[in-house]
Amino acid sequence: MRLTTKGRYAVTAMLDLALNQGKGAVTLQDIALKQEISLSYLEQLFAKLRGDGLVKGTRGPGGGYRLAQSAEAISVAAIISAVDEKADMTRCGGEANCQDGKKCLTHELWTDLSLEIYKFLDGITLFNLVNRPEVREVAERQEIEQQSHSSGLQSIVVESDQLTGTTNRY
Amino acid sequence: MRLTTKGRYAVTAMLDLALNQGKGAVTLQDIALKQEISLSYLEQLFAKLRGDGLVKGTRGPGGGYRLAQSAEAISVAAIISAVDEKADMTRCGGEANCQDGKKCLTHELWTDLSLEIYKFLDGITLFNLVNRPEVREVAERQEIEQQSHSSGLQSIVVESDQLTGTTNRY
DNA sequence: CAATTAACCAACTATAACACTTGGTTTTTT
DNA sequence: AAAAAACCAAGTGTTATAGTTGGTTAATTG
Repeated sequence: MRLTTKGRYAVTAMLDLALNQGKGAVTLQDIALKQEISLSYLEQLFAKLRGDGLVKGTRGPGGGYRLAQSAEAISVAAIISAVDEKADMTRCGGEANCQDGKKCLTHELWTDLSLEIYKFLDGITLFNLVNRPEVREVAERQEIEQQSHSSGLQSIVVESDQLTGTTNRY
Repeated sequence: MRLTTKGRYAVTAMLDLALNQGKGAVTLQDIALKQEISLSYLEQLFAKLRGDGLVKGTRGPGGGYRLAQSAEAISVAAIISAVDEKADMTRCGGEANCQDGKKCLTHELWTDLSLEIYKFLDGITLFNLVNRPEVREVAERQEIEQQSHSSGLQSIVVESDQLTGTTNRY
C-alpha cells in the first residue's frame, strides 16, 4: 500500500466528516481551515472519494459533504485506496514481472508486507477512530481554535465589506 | 516506515550477499548485473549500510562486500532503516507537532501503523529469507543467467583489449 | 430574480525525492 | 606497473506530490 501525505490528508478529512456528521453537511472550506489543507487539493481528493462511493456532496448554501456510508462501514484502507489508487508495496504492482518479466528476489516479501499493511488498515474504521479518546481530545481543541479563528475572519469580512464592497473568499 | 525502491534495492542486494556468503566477498559489480541495479547507486546504498555496521568491504582484486553480522542478526527493518533513514509514517517524524506544534487528528493512527510495519519487518531476517523456497528458486535462476551473461562479457572484453588496449567497465 | 454559497472541474506549476550518472581517489592484489 | 575494486562528491533527469488558478454549475436566501 502506497502511503503518503495524500492518503493522510484524505483520512484526516474523512475523520473530520465523521466527527461532525451530527451537524449536517460539512463544507470543504471548514475542513480546509481546521485541518490546514489546501481547499483545491481537498476538492481533488473528494472527487476521488466520491467516485468510490465514500461521500456524497450537496451544492449550494448549507451544502457540503456527508459520509455516503456509516462510519462503521468505512475503513481507513478504503479511504487510502480511493485516493492513492494502488495498495501494494511491490515494484511490479503484484504482477511478478519485476525483473525481465520474471519474479525478483524479494517479490514475496513485498506482497506479504502489502497484505499485512492492508489487513491492519482494513481493520480500522472511522467509527473506531471517532471513539478514540486522543482523537476526541484533538477534535475538541480544533473546535475551539476554529471558532475563534472564524469569528475573527467574520469581522474582517464585515470590515472589508464596508470599505470595498467586496468579500474576501478566505 | 518509509518504503520505496531504495529500501527494496537495499534488501535485494543484502539478500544476494547472504545467498553468496559461502563464496567469499561479493562485488557490487556482480550484484549490479544479477539484480539489475545501477552500480553507482548500489555504492551509495552500501555506504549507508556500511555506516550502520551491516556490511564490511575489502578493496582490491578479490575484494568485495561481506555481511558484518550473521544473517540471523540482520533484519529487513535494519536494512531499510539504514538506507531510508526514517522509520515512520507520520508527517512529523513522531514529534507530534504535525499541526501548529500540536498533534494532528490522525497522529496516533500513523504511529500505530509505523509500529506495526516495523514489527513485521523486524521479525524477518536475512536468514529467514535465504531459507525460503521461492527465494532459492529465483536465486538459482539468476545464477544461471549471470554465468551465460558474464562469459559473454568476458569475450567482449578480451576482444576490445586486443583492438584498443582498453577494457570497458560496462 | 439577483446574489451568494459551495460543489464540481480542468489545466497548469513548483517542489522534492528518488534513481541514476559522471568523474574521480584510494587501497590491494597480481 | 597495472588492474580491480571499494570509496567518494557533485551533478542531472524524472516523476509524483502538493498546491495554484480560474473557472462552471447547482442550490439556497434575501
